[in-house]
Amino acid sequence: MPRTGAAEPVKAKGGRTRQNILEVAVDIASAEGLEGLTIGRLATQLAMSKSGLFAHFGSKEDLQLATIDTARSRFISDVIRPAFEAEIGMARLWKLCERWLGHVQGGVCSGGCFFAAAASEFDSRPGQVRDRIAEIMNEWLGMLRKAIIESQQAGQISTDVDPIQLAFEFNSFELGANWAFQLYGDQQAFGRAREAILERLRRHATRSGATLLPPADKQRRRVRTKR
Amino acid sequence: MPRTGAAEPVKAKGGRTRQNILEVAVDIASAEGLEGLTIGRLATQLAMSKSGLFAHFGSKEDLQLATIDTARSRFISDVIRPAFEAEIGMARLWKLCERWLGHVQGGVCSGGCFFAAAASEFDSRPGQVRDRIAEIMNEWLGMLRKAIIESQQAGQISTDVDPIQLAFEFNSFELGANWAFQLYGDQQAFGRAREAILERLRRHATRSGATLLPPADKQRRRVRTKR
DNA sequence: CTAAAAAACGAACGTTCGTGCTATTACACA
DNA sequence: TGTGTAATAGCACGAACGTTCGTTTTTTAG
Repeated sequence: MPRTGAAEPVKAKGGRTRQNILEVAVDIASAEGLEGLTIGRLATQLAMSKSGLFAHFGSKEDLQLATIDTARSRFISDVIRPAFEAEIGMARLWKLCERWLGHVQGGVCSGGCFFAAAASEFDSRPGQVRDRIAEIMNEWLGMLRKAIIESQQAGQISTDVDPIQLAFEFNSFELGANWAFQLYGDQQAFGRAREAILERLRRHATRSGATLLPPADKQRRRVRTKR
Repeated sequence: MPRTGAAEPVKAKGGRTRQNILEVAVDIASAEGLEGLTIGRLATQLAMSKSGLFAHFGSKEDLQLATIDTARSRFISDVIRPAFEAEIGMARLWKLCERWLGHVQGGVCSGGCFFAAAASEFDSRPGQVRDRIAEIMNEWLGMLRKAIIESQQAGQISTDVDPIQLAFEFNSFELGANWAFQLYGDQQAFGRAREAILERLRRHATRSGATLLPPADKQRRRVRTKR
């Protein structure tokens, strides 16, 4: 009878298996959605039995929550951490946006931005899952806002700018690029988002802030303007 | 007890029923997604039998496609048609964006923008449903682009502007507002999107174009929209 | 008023879902 | 090496899914 009541499977082999499961779960969920992430499907893909897999999680909701947090870790190490290697202020702000776009474009998750997909799947479905997703996306928005404010404090962005408004716009461009890429495979959308963000940053940058942005390459999708 | 209503020899009764079903289907689907739109659930809500309802559609996919087209009709009469009452050019362009935001904010569909939700649900699920959604969203994007180009031809927007880029940005703001509203109930997001769009229109407007835009009220933080 | 046609029904099918049991295997430590 | 426990498998369940089928009710037409 393996009926030890208060057990916390921490270190042993099960921990590794659990992590394996979750890595695959993130991929499936980002493509098929968190509800389409089926225990049977996950088990098949991992060559495990449903019940053997299920034992690692008390319920489907637990599996979903664990999957979300795994996706969050991936996002942190793929976007946040590299951006934080850049210096505080404009450089970091720009790198945050750039890494986000690269994160989606690079196809780390086959279904585009995990959280954008999960958010729209659960936005009208109350519960822990929805709350966690909202929390994480709020972390991200907050990080954008903070980076904007820090850029202002460093004298690199005009203080006339409302950080909340600017963060909203940047986040929108990122959602828009993700949307166009997912629905149409439109790679150019990332370029458009990048351009939109950069244009915005340049417009509000102080002289010292502007030097931290990549040089403006004028040859964008120009429609044959004779010069 | 089906009442025959007025002496209007419109359609066979089945046609009316079908339309009834689809109206409810749009509501459910916009909240629960097109896959969450379950035949049993739909039947329950309509006090019909599953099989009786199902007979109106050959398959679930047919039901989904019909639901999509019903949502499209709703969108056309709620957004497109009113915008086309405005004069061609800047006025119409602005009204298109404004009506879109109002359409979502007004909660015509309880789940926010039907197509934004459907797109992210089906974007990695090939088939007729996905194709139809992509087609409709492309109609919308094309309409935005066309309105921008017409504004340029009317001399109301600078011809330096790339219509594709601007349409991408406007669409992104709309997606961003929808996202914030759905996930956080953030009503202010619509104001932010409105402001972002207007700011761009003003920046690129010619003198004659600027007169067609609403006056800039500087107190943007104010909400106080008692209707 | 009646008979054909259309619409709606009820029950059942085969799947798949999440989730419990119980039995079996693999591994850590003696 | 033996043993206890953690990890996994096998099996079964009830519910919900889309779908089919034969029947009954309602609407329409002559």
